This record gives sequence, structure tokens and C-alpha cells, in this order.
Amino acid sequence: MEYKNGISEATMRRLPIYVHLLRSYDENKVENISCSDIGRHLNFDPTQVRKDLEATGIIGKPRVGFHVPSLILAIEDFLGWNNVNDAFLAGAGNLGAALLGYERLKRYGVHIVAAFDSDPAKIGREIYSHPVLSIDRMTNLAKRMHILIGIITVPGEHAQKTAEMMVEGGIRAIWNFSPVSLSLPGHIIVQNEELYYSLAALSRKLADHINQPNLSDGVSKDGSNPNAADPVAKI
Amino acid sequence: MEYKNGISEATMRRLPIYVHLLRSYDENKVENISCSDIGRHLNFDPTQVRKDLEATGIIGKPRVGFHVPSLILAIEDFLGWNNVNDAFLAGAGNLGAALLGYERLKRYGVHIVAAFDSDPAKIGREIYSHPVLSIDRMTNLAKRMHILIGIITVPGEHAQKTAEMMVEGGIRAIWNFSPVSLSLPGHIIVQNEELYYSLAALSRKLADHINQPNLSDGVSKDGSNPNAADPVAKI
DNA sequence: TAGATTGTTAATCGATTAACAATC
DNA sequence: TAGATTGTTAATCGATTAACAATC
Repeated sequence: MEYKNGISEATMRRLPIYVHLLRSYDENKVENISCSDIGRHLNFDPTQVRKDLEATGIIGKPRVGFHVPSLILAIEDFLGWNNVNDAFLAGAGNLGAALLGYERLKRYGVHIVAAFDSDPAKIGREIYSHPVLSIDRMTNLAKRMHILIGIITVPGEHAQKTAEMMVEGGIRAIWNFSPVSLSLPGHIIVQNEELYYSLAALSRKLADHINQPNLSDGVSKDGSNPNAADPVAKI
Repeated sequence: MEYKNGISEATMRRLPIYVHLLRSYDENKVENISCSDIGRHLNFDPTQVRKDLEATGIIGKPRVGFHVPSLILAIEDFLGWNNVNDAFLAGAGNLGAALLGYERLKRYGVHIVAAFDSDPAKIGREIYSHPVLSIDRMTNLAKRMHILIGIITVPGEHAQKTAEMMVEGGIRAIWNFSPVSLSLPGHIIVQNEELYYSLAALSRKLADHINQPNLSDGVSKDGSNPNAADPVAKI
């Protein structure tokens, strides 16, 4: 079985974006779509779109474009979203609960079967119909159930230990929401969800925007900072 | 005031990673660090690190490297993290509460001053010492307090409306956690937090890994899928 | 001084974009 | 058929890497 190689990271980042767009076309009963259409909507070069789609192996029809449902399926298959994987979530705090409530995760190939916590007040409860079990049972259950994906939403100080328990239970891929970087064996796949980095990008863009407003939104160009104004207003 | 241009997106993504690493050096009282050290720890090319740091304008000492605290400060300044900005958060659900609990956000330039919700049961309460106010008051308060950053953690169906209220209140940058893409005036900065995309990447890597295990972890190469095994095990 | 590390210029590599022939 | 859109090859662009001189 020959496997795809040489697919760029950039392409991998764009493919999910196409799926997102295509689903909304599909919902509106659009049958076919051209690369130019996709490019126009996303502000991408149409040739780039074509190159990206080529990676999935799908072939389109000249003059017609791509059949929307087939295209969605082709990308999803390529991305491996159609093999839904069972996952364990460790840490049933606010963030954990938020993830447990996201029904859609299943559409992206992940089905959370249970949550784990060390807080006796939480153990035995259900959160959005997911059972919350004692963290002590996680390793054994992961082994027994052949769970491959672990989601870490515990506080930073417990993240490393939690990750090690997951690995011991046979988990192969970890989605890490804690702000610490995990030291794990090389064959474990780790996806760090660095909320901070993305926030960092936002505040940087804003700072730039304020300091250099070459836009027509009426902000003065002389360096006076509207940001600093009126600290008096109270809630 | 000349402003930095021509800084690549790639550099912008790496700078926060340097800060993260440098802080741990700083905590361990390391005084100076070289680009090679940084590169070794992060598996980056040392020349690339040097190029990235160059963007911030800092200059190092040959033979010695960079003074760690100064370097942290230089990057933070460049990224605009040191102008802490006040922010409003809309949607005090699980995810919103999780963000309200992240004390560290302030270290990345964002200080949440209030949360807003439409649920009367939540209004008037406090979450991690942040007041929860009626969503109806958001636009006016944003105007009065000159808030520039809005964080959206409301359900998808309310996201667009919420964003519009923010913009009306003078908010210039929106950190969007809802899974819908917002239609807003061009001068508004939007940072979409696409949890799904990153999850997508994880499950894709896992699928690849399982289908093509050219690693020494004992998984058979003939296509038999360990994933499918033992659906019998029960919690 | 000798040598490590910076700063900077040049070479390489890869991704994006452009051009165009093939096809329905 | 005519023309839009695919598929594919070539040109451009930009980022990464390598080389090396400057400096403490």
C-alpha cells in the first residue's frame, strides 16, 4: 500500500478549512464546485487550491469542477477523520467539560468515551452523558479498551504524570491543553493546544494596528494612543 | 516611527515558543544563552533562531550570547505583550469559565475585566473574581471603557450577533472560539481558535502512524488494525 | 591571543504562482 | 463546437540553511 508523502504542512493546514467551507456548500445543496470558487471564498490562489486537492487523489471534471459530497469525503478520508477513534479525557474541570460538550468532535474523528478526575465530588457523576471515573482506573481501562487517544485538561502541575499514565495504558496520541510541554517517548504523537500562542498573535496584531493605523478609521497617526484613554469609567 | 515590516508569519509563530523556553531558563537562573542552545532544545536550526531574534532588534554579544531576561523582554515588547489590554468575554459557559480561570492570560497581554452572558442565573455572579454582567450592557460598557479586545465563547448560533455588538462597542480585535466564521468589517482583527483543526491534525497523524508503522513498536505491517480490536471490554 | 558566537551575505530548497495543453 | 475548468509543467518568490567575516 503506497502512502502519501511529500504533502506539505501548509497543505495539511488548509485541507480542514476546505472541508469547513464545503460542508456549508453541501448544506445549501450545491452539487459541484470549482477550485476558483473555493479560492474566491477563502482568498486563496485557485491553483493552490487545485494543488491541495490533488494531494487527496480526487479527480475533477473539466468544465464542471468537483462533486461537493465526494470532495468532502475524499478530504475526510485523506485526513483520517472517518476512522472514528475512541478517546479518554483526563481532567473534568471547566475546559474538560467544554470539550465533553462538543458533540462535533466526533465529526473530526474523535469520540470521548469517558472522563477521568481525582476529585471525589466529580467521580461517579456524568458530564454531557460522559461518565466521570476515578483517575486511578484510567491506565487499566485504556489497556482493556485499546484506547489510542488521550486528552489532557488537567492543571499544568499534573500534566506530565497524567501523560505518563496514558502512555502506560497504551495511548499513542495526546492532545495536550496544559501549558507545559510533555516529555514522552518519541513514538507518542503530541498535539499541544497552545491557546497562549494564538492569543499572543492576536494581541500583537492589535498592537501593530494601533501603532500604525494606515487605515481610514479615524485613529490619529501621531502616536497618541486611544488605548490609554479614560481609565475613569467604571462598571 | 519606523515600523517592522517583512517579518514572516513563520517567525511570528516561533517567537512565542522562544519566550516559553526562555522563561524556564530564567527561572533556573541561567544568565546568558546562545542561539545554538535555543536551537538544540527546540530542534530548530541555530541560524534560523538568530534570524528570528534579529527581527526583535536585540543585539547579542559574540562569544556570550544573549542576556536571558533582556531577550525575554525584547521579544515580549516586539510581540506587544507588555501593553496589557483590557478585554471583555462574552459567554460564561464552560469554555468561558476556563478562560476566566487562566490567570496567565495577563502575561500574554490580555486582562479580562468582565464576562457577559444572557442567562439570568449567571448574571450578577462572579467567576474567578470576574463579574458576570448582562450581555445587554456589553456594547455600552465597551464604549465607555474603551475596550479593544473581545473574546467570544458563546454557542455558534449567537456568535455573529455577539461579534457585531462588540464591534459596535468599539472593539477592534476578536478572539473567536465559536466554530463559525464571522463576517465583520475589514479593519477588525479576528483570531479564530479552531480547536477542530488542531484535533484534525492529531487524528490524521494517528491514522498515518497506525497505517504505516515503520517504527519499532511491534505493530504489524500487514494492515491488521490494532485499533479495531476488542470492542467487548466494558467500563 | 584563541575561539566561540554574533551578524550578514550567498546558496539552496521548497512552496506558491503563472502558463498552457488536455478534456469534457 | 466553444469555452470553462482540470491537470501538469515551468517560473517566481520567499524562507531556510550554509558560509564566513566581525567581534568580544
